[in-house]
Amino acid sequence: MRVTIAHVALRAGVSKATVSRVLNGKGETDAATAARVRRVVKELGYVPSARAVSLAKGRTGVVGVLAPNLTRPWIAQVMQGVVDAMASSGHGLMLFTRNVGDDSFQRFAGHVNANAFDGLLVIEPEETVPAVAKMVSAALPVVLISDREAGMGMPVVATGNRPGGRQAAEHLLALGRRRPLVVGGPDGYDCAAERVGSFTAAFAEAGFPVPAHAFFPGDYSGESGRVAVSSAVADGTEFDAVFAHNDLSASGVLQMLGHLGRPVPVDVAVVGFDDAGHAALTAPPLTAVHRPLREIGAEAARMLAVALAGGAVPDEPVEIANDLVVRNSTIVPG
Amino acid sequence: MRVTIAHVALRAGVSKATVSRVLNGKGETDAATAARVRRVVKELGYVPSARAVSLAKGRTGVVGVLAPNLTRPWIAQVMQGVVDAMASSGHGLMLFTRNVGDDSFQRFAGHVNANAFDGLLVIEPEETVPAVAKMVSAALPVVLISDREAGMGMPVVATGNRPGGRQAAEHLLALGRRRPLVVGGPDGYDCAAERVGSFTAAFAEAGFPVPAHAFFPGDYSGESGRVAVSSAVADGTEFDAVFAHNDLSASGVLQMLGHLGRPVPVDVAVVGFDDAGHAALTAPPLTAVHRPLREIGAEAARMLAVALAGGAVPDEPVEIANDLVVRNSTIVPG
DNA sequence: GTGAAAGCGCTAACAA
DNA sequence: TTGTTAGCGCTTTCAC
Repeated sequence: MRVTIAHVALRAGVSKATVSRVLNGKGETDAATAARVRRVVKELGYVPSARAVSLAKGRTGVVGVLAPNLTRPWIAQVMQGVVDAMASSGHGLMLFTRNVGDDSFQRFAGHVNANAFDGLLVIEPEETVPAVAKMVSAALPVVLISDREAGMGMPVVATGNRPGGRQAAEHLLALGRRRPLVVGGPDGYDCAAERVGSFTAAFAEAGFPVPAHAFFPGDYSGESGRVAVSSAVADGTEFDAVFAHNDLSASGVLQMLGHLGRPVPVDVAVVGFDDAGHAALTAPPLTAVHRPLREIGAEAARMLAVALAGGAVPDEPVEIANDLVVRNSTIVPG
Repeated sequence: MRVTIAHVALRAGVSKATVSRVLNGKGETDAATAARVRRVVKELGYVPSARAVSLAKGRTGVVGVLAPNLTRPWIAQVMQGVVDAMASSGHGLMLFTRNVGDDSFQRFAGHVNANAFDGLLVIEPEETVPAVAKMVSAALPVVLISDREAGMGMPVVATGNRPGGRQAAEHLLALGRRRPLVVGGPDGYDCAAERVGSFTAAFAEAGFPVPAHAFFPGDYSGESGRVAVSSAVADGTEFDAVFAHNDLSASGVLQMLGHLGRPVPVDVAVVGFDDAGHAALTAPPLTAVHRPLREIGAEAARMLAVALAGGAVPDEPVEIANDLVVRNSTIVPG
């Protein structure tokens, strides 16, 4: 049978209460008694039952994390930051994704309602924000990782899409580019809309608004980058730059530009987004906006840990600066 | 205050035991009583406390998952499969990674010792296999996802590295290639060693052993692919193919071959491994071994669910067939 | 400083 | 079919 606190108490010749006190460092305990208890704990290999502790304390030491999925590379990066920070603050982490529709969210909500968590961390909640807000209370802190404005009063760490789009625009503007093509994301996906929106806003502010026909919706894929370039060329649209909302579509852009014999970066400068591993491996290597994703995840987790400890968290969205990694798709090598 | 089973019992005019019976479908209950209880449950919005249930039942409904990290794409894919399958079998999933050294494993072990899990799922346990084996018992089922032989009697789902290396070799052999360069992984990383090992074994069996000087250690990076090719050329090593142990290093190989003016696939055929998203976006598109990673994760999770339900799981490592995706880095287009 | 006792919220024997 | 009674293993008053 499993070793319980009763065994330890018996063997140490004290009450269960004393063992508990020693282990939790609460109340005064005689040094000798404490030492004896600790020795017995070690001898017996006693580890308090997480189940019993959480029932008695009313806290589980576990936070629920809801992510869109794990396969988008940026989310995996963020999650790694979350996992590391949660681990080092001593919390467990129950992971849920909502990639199989409404079911997944219901499952998450079920655990929340069953009081399985001390806190919640939701990555890119988007349309589920109201539902999340509803299940949260003072006793159940939550932190969001999101670029959407409407956090409904919940603490949020931004994901750098908006400033990133602007950085890309400023880079191209500084290089003298005036007529960018824009490869966007699928309708309804905020992250892409934010990147693209801030990009076009920056160009407009500089006096070079991006015309509607220079905008191509995409779907995160390389194919959408290829299609955008070939459509623009077929349409006779003139361009001296391309901003693609992610690395994959930027790769497609480079591929098609190469195929059509448009030299990069001399003729066309290309900027991608994410800088996720293979950006350096395109031909030519891709200039891309790089977001400190792990740090974003870690920061959110740390904020949640603070909230769990009863501390205060920022009212305003927390932004973590990202950087533009300049490679040869915008600057001639040498 | 939170609604408890006592509130429901009081309001429905029955005992707590009856409420429990109705909710868990155990024992016989009068249809009318059951209906009344259910109505009250709904009215009050009662959800049983996960903490109390797990203490009383002796089971948590949660499995512990230990992964190397989330940032390697293949692991993220596997994890997604695990998450989906676990969710649909109604289990929670506590995630741990061991990317910050021994600490992380200790943290995981701590939760295991605290009886926080009903079962364990360990991805690429490698050197931690003995430690994992030690904490497992009949009451704590475990499933490994690993290509290593030594599962120490624990059920295991293979990750397709060995058959994948062989598939790559057979493809190149069928194309008449006889002198492949091999870009391996870092020493001590089994997955790379397994891919490369089965590749070279297949070539040797076909009568074309790969000489030692055609083998280049790598580190998963594109740079290692570039270095391998330029070293081989500098050494005067002749080759008509390259097998890279992952897509990233294969991209580097393509890059350097292009840089050196060696046409692909006419002069050199290149095969990568993983087929993780950007393989189709290299120039030329990369032929790569594709492993059904989500399915691998899902299968392991299903096996664990079976074990949790008291069922039997296979003794032998479960292998899930992977496929070779042929693109233009080995076959001339058209 | 330490022990006894009363929970935390639920499930499971055992009676009735 | 249903209620009563013990737990599950720990924490936490409240006395002493």
